[in-house]
Amino acid sequence: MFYRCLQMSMDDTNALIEQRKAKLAALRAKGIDPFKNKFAPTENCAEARANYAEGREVALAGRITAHRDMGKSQFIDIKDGSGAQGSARIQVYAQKQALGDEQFDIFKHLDLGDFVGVRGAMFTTKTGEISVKLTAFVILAKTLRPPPAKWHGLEDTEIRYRQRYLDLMSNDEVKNVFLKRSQIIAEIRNFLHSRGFVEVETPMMQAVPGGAAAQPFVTQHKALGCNFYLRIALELYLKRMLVGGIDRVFEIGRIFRNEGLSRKHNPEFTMLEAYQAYGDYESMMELVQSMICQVAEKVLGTLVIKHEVQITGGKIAEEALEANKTLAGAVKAVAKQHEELHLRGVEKVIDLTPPWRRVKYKDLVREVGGRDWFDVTPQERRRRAIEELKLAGDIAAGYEDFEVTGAVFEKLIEPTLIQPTFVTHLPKELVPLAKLSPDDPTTVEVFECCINGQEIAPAYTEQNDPLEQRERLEHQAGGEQQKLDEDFLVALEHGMPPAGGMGMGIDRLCMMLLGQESIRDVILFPQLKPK
RNA sequence: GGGUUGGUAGCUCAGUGGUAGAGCAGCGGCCUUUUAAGCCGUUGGUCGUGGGUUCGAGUCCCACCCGACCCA
Repeated sequence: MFYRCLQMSMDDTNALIEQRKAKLAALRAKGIDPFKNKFAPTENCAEARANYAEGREVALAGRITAHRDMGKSQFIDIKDGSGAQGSARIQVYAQKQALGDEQFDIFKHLDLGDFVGVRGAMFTTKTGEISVKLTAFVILAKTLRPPPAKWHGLEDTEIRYRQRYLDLMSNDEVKNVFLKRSQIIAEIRNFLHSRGFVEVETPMMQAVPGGAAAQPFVTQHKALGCNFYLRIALELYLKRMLVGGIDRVFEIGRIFRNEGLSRKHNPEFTMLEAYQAYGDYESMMELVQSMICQVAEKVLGTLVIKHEVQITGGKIAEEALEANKTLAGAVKAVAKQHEELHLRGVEKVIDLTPPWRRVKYKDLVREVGGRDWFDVTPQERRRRAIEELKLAGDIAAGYEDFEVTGAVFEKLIEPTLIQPTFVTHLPKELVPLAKLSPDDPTTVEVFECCINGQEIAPAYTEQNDPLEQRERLEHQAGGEQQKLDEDFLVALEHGMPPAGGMGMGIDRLCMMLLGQESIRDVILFPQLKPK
């Protein structure tokens, strides 16, 4: 038999690859093209299973995922991307008698990973497995490299991220996360379209990156001879749409922030922003809640989401617990909740059933920092945060008063907001693009929707007073005049209707909905250091 | 950037200063309804990279590369 040639010397770097190349050459030597242009299946594997009928002739195509050699009978499993779960397999049964010696010999030497097209009649084996009794087959694509392990799947995280195709090929649950992600985004579009929102596309390369406080990436334009920044937010261009008369507008797109990488941060990530003329932060609250609930129901079929918590948390829980010695019982509750959630193996359940809790930022801070937190001097607040709340490492010397309070919120409160919570009325210093609250002019009409201990969606009653806006942006820019988006301010001077606006980190939403604890597990190709 | 931890066969992993291993995959053989098929035989290694200690290093030390987790 021609496969004897495989026993030639295998002194190359990788014998497995050389063996497969030799098989490929052997096939070609027999006049077989192992890379077909086309094969027309009668149906996919899921359809074949669903429409099973004894003796029905089918033509199916897929990748070989298993091979069981019984001598004069051979079994392979082929798998394709069909069905609700995004993959379906079916067993193919080959008999020497039916195929003839030569075809049978070729079939026997197919490799795991090869793509084949098969024809035959459906039947059920003794053990009840739906199968195809092979009458003919063609090799559609030969693989030169062995696929990852049969039942362990691929576990090496680095290979999983760098060669995601291997991860998708061998881990169905990973594939499912990305199929679901696609459905989530599609459903968000559905929801917004049904409410009359128009999807637009605005520049990714901007001369002045605005709309958020973040470090941008820089790139060069040769012909224009100038630098552009990759956008850090969608906001300022979408508001120009409001000025132009698109009253309900949204964009879903990549934004880029030149910051560190972590379990929760990827330098490029996907953001949704939506603006609604004649709305305010309260209409955005309704929008966010309805949208997330509709997406969860359509994509997951439930409003209750379970997370298997794999990580052990440390510092925050410990320190909050320690702080409890000197602070009120409220802190104890916060710390305890946090500690419990971070025990290894604990299941975390997120219940999205509306209405979601609404609570003012200051009230939350008082729970942790003390009832009189906002009545004491800034010096006392700083002292408490550092000494009693043990936030020394999180509060830089130059922090302004509102940043000290911000650290308390970010480090001690936000991580405990597992159930959906609208945190409203943030200090005005934190949000320069929102309108002041008439009730408490030290705060603005905004909310941060926190779920799963992360900020998922901020929203504001948008600032539309051009003079007020200019002043706040100038203050934020801290004298760096060239960083002001003049054209945006001019647009506001042409008049922007009162509006509610919201943003939502799609990656974090996917983490929350799909039970993933790392952003790298909801981004197909997370940023890694080049090798 | 710091701490912890990992990198050994294609994959999943063991190896705790003394001859580099197992299971699966691969290759050869037996077996015509198997399914983590089974049985027999067998190939396969720059132990992340580079130094050092030692008679001897996958193992100990140093530096570096690439991940993971925590922190900044």
